[in-house]
Amino acid sequence: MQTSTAFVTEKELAPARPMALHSPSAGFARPQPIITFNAGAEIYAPGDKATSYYHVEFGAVRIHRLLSDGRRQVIAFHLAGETFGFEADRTHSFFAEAITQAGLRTIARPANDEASPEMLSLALRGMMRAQEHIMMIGRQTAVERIAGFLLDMAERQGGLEHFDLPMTRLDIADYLGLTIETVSRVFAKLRASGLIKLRSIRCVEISKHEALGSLCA
Amino acid sequence: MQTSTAFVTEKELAPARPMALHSPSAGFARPQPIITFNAGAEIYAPGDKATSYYHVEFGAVRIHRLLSDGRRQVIAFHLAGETFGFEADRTHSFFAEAITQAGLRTIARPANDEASPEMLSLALRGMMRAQEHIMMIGRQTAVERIAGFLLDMAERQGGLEHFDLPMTRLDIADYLGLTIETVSRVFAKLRASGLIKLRSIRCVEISKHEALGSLCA
DNA sequence: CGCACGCTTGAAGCGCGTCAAAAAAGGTGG
DNA sequence: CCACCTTTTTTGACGCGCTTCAAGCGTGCG
Repeated sequence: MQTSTAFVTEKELAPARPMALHSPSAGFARPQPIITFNAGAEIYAPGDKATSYYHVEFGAVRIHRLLSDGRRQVIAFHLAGETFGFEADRTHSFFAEAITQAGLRTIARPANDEASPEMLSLALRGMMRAQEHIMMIGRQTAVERIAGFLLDMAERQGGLEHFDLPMTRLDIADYLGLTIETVSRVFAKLRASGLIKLRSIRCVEISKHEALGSLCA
Repeated sequence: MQTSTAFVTEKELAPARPMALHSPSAGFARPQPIITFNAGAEIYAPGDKATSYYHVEFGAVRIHRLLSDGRRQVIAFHLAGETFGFEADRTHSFFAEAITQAGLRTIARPANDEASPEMLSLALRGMMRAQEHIMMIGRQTAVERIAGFLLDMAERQGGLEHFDLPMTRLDIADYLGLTIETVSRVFAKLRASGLIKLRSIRCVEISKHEALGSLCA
């Protein structure tokens, strides 16, 4: 798909903006059409006007930011059913990119930020997620971070015993504040201890949910 | 004061809850009285009902969380003029404690989370802060984190050339995902390079603002 | 088929943590 | 104001977890 290595600029990663327009499923309230993005396509970049929120209909999205020397931090992943794009200012300060092919529905952002309870709730939940993330990155070991990450992903995909990781090891590493090698090694270790199985390279099965949970401290 | 070491439980850290009640400065809109907390006093704890927000009138507050084995992560500091206590749920999931003696004014949280634009804005700003924090902890070195922290503190205290740190080195360490020793060593290094001066142990003067900024990557 | 990209694995190094001890800085009571 | 104790901070020596550097392996696609 695409590399996302530190030295590649974001524009190179983005084949094209919107890829296809599906007609809205129904109605007239304000059912925006679904916009489909290819894997690796940029949804917005720092500096872009933050005029709307996005609801993920299918696929997955990553939010990230770069330091001047190319170090990357993934702030969040957003899966189907989730909403993202909240900004305190009128302009974005992060990159949003489709990880896999993804379908998004935009939600217009009120001009004066007249607040609906749902918006507030979503913003608060986003803040809470970010705070859990801080805890994880600031004080947990590599194994703990990855155990927590896998359980989180499993839960967000419906709590099935197996699920697909839409993102690469590099994405995971940049999300957890680790390197790709460490992520790979920890996966290997968890597999060796029988806590998880890797049905394929992107398909994880959690064999011992309890044991994995107890690793999260 | 109090130790905040990993093995001390939070209740031991909290001498007393409210310390004194000042009468409201005036009016009837809904000017709640200022509640004063002693240094180290607990404002709320995980599990407490989240029935209000708090506006810091004076002093400083830390928000933190503990892992089961005592590792601590400070999520945020709140200085005079700032508002905290936002929660996605109806119950708190963090500790809030006064760092120095602190005066707080509570703001009632609407029962159904009827959202005002100010609330949304505060929540969004909180989310943004948390996301910057993730970036810092996830991808920056000890020196970069502390440089960034000092500049942030300077800015939040009015941008003067010198300012007081209300928190201990341990608080800073737990905020930045470091140890107290590393914080101390980096302070020493920055002082030795002439970027900062330590007027006293808690009073920092930024001698070379530019140079410090260039360390933040 | 073969290249490219993602992933794994190994070996070596370094930044930060850990452990230990001493030096400052605050209180507190006499 | 001083002696004494506690807490905070600093400093040093050493170790470990993760990163860095460097090959190799697998897999999908042109």
